Amino acid sequence: MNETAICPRFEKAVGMLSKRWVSLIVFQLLNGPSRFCALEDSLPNISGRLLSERLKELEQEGIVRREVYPEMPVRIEYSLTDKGRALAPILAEIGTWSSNWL
Amino acid sequence: MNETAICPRFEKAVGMLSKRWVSLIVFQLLNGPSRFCALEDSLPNISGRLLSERLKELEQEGIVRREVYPEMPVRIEYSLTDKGRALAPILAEIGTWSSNWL
DNA sequence: GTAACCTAATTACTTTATGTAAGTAAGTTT
DNA sequence: AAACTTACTTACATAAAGTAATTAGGTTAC
Repeated sequence: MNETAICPRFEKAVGMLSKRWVSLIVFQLLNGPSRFCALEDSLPNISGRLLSERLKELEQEGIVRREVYPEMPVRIEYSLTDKGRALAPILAEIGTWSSNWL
Repeated sequence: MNETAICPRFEKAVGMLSKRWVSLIVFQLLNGPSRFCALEDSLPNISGRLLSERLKELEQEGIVRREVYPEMPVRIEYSLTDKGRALAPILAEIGTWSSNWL
């Protein structure tokens, strides 16, 4: 096709990170495991509908882990896998850029 | 509100980079200035409509520069500003992550 | 014990974003 | 002058995201 074609893995990564809320959800989970409603509160304008959808997608990608603690009442915690924590340098670079240029 | 509120500049940066095509357009322009149709060809599934829209938005953000060369025929080139080139480390980290984890 | 409350969703509906395809304007080549 | 090229724009269809109400477990307050 053309000489400057983009690597499909890079393209996939960009596709994932370009989905709305994904970066911010990962950013919050870098602080440690979190419950659904805590994430909802820390991302002020996300709807429960999308938070639920995104967490499910991120779980399928192996970036987020969902754990159910059968306490009374039940507690469900979301946390990052190794693959998810490995996204930290990307978010750190976004932080650097934003403080230098925005 | 809550202790884990997100920095608004960081949030803005994430918002920009989360818009579809933005990262890939910047990635292509890191190779050097490019014309509209060359960008269109290097991003196989983008429509002219959105490429035009995104370039206009990126120009307004000061990330992309549009230059008209009044040759015969006229040539219009898009390139990155310093602010745009400063995004390179973010894209490099995405590349690293994607080759390690995808 | 029942009314109100909490968490983690799901469903129905509206609005916005994106995709597709055709059209336009200025100019070039055949 | 008919066909082609570049850099768009416009009109319309489809997909994604936002909003709000509802549900299913269970808890606490009275």
